[in-house]
Amino acid sequence: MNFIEELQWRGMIHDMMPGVEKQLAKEMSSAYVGFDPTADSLHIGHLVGIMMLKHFQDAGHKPIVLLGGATGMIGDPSGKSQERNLLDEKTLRHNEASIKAQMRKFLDFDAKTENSAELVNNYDWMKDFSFLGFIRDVGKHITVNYMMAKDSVKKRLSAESSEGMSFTEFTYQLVQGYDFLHLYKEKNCKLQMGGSDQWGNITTGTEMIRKMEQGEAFAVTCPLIKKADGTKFGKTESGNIWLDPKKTSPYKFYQFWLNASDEDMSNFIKIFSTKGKEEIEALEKEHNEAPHLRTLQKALAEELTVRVHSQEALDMALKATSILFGKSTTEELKSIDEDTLLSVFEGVPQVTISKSDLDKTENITDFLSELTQQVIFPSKGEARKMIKGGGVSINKEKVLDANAPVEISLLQDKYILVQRGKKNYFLVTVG
RNA sequence: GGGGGAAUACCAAAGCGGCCAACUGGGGCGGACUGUAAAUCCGCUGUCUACGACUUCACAGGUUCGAAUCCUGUUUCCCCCA
Repeated sequence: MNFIEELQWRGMIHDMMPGVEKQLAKEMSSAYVGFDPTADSLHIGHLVGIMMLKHFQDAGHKPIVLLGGATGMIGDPSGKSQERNLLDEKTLRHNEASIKAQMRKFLDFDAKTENSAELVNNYDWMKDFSFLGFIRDVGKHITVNYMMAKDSVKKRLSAESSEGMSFTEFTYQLVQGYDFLHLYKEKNCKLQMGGSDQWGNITTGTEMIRKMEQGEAFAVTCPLIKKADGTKFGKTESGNIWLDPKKTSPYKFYQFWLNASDEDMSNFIKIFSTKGKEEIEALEKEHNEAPHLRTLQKALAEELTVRVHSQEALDMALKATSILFGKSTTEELKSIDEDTLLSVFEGVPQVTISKSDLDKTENITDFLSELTQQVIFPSKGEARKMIKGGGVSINKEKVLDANAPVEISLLQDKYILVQRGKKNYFLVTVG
């Protein structure tokens, strides 16, 4: 199966220029995908582009990661994004290093072969470009008529958009197009890939290469990911799902994939998994026979957690999952070590109380409200009400009587795990 | 400018002068079930130092042993006629 066939069955091709397959068959080729280095971490929205490069490298070609240090400052009108902030160079380099480290999980940058992956930053060749130089050498070759014909531009100029479009944004496609030209000249890169919204920007690049170098270059775009329920992919209530464990814990990362809906899953598995066709089809079959087991979700969640984080991180996530959602017991809770406990409940509201206060406390209700500084319940009334409704558990054991005395065995000699409802956890530290 | 009507909890919407902390529906929060889903079913939903106490029905007064309910004024909103 060649690269294009591979992407095709995975549903990752939205559009491509004629002749791509011929080019790829002819020689080892280079292709690039652009990423914004606006943060020091990638998020899962970037994963599609990365996977394209991954498959490209697996097919024996050379993937190039282009960081838009320069273009990111301008703002792509395709996404009707706001004007961007200028990143200072120090931040840019920091982000670049972090992103490269994450890219390493997917792409091989150290291969001894000629198709080793490479990372470039367009800031490096754009920063010294003078305005005069740019409009003379680049702007001369592309007509405004051509630029205005792009959908992304038309939309901004039409009555629908109230904001108008700055000249800066208008020139975006030239700058991005120039990247392609630059890579074509410097690295013999003949293919740019990206989301389908990038089509217009990519073709500006191929146009430049045709006019200025009389060369031939190609574009391949993949469909933008759509979720079955219409909501945006990659976001949760708490924001983006980042690849950086400091921004999104491996546990949350794992949970994100595990929670994907069945309808989305048949697309996701093909896009985000490196598993082959047969294996995926077998998994799908298994999944359809017993949908409640969510075979696909588990398979993908595990694969990606290990790839992006590590096997240890996955083990931790699985353990956390079983504690939070499984029918785990007090015994199980006691069995895990302090580090695991703390990382599982990282981000959960915490309260510290003193041992003597705990001993003085008359009943459970007081403990849940006053003693814990109203963090768990704002008043005794609420605590009582919730206990009556069977909604409070301490160390995984349901509290039945609101007036019961406080007799709690501490986890690791200093923690108490309180659950309000099914999903709200509180960690009380007795110090 | 003249006439009529309305105002109740997060929203909607009931409420013979005592049985009203106020029917019901939605939402929210819990519970059971389940696949950490959907559907379904059940409970809670003014506050609290809780078998009781306190503060509520636009606002301010009044009638009454007793007012969300009757009266007066104020404010806001809606409708109709100019």
